[in-house]
Amino acid sequence: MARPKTPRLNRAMIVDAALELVSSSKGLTMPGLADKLGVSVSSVYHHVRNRTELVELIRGRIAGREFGDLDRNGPWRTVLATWLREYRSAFSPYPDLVRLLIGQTISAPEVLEQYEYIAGVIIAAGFPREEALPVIMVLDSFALGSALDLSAPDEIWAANPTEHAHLTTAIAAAPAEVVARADAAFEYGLRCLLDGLAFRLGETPTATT
Amino acid sequence: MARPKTPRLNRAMIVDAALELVSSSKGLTMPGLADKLGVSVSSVYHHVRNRTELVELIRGRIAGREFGDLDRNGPWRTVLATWLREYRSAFSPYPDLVRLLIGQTISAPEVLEQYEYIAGVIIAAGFPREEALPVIMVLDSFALGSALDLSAPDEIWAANPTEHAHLTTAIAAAPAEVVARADAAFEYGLRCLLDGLAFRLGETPTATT
DNA sequence: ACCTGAACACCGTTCAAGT
DNA sequence: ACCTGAACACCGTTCAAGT
Repeated sequence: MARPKTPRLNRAMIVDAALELVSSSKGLTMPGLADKLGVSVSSVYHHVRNRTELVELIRGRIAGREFGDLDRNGPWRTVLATWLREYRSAFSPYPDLVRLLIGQTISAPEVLEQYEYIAGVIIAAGFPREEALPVIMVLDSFALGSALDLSAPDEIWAANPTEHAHLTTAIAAAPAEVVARADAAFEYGLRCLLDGLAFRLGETPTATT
Repeated sequence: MARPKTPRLNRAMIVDAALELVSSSKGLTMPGLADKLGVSVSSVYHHVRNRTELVELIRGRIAGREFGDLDRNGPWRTVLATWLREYRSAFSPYPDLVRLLIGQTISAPEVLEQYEYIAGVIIAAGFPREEALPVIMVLDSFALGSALDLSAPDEIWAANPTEHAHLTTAIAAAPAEVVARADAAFEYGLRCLLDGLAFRLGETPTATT
């Protein structure tokens, strides 16, 4: 074989295949990826410097999608709520992706654009300059933590009804299925967080998200 | 050598050594751990079923510490704030520990006890049963996400002053050092979250944390 | 430039062998 | 029970060799 006249691999294809592997039973491995693409491992390395770079490409792909649908007008609460929802839901088809991305420093340029936009929204909303970064970081922490819940097992805590009475009550009163439970918690936290932020701005936290 | 009359290894020693390795340059590996303990790899496996179990033991150790200092009296805001602060600060000596723990399902019993206690506080505070789990999950997501910030690089975003004007402004107005920056964001988010929760309870969110 | 096969260092885990 | 040395399967990465 060796060098075919028309390349049989490109970065887009590689990222596609990698994304499919991330949440598969075997996870993302270079041999597994090569296999799925029908090439040899070393061939993949001709298009991607290393595994780290591959993960950054995946991050860019995900971030790009998310950013596309963002509505730039409207009140800050709505914009931030939309962004956070899309941020998180971008991960739902790939439950294990969050953990993969968390393990690694951000360098994808698409992500920078997003934060730039969000920073603008926050400043325009009236938050003082020193609070802008904290606000971003808090939203980020919350979205990331919430996205992690998507890949949690159905039974997060093996609570014992007699030893853990309160916890058992709490669990029984919430949806049993992971995604439904995570969704509910996310929406609940979103409202709390936005209410808290509105309160800091001196606004009445009654507005709808 | 073979079986010495007095064992030269036990679980506590192993967890100690493992904790030291987690945030070291080489990270936590079984060969590295054996090396640090001065024994062979297979020897470690005699005390710990596998790497997964080892990580669970580490989780238990950390959770145990944290829970010890919890003040059980006082208003719910204070109790939750204290818990969240200790939760997060338990990770600060081991910046990379969060990522290690996140990769794995919780099974350490010490952690269950904690959530049981927190569930009790939340219910006693007056939150309806259906909101108890969401509240716990939201606090959890936030604390976890915030703990992740502790291991972030000094320069999280390589923001370009001309292309990312708002982001640059935000970054310039915040502490430059990782830990100081993460601390500020955490305290800010903590207040927002508790304010938002107080608002849901019908309380005036003016109380000090 | 773009692909292959073979190789290397490293990791998690197991197992027969010793006391 | 508790330790060792050797082995296995697997992973990320490199490199000379081919067109």
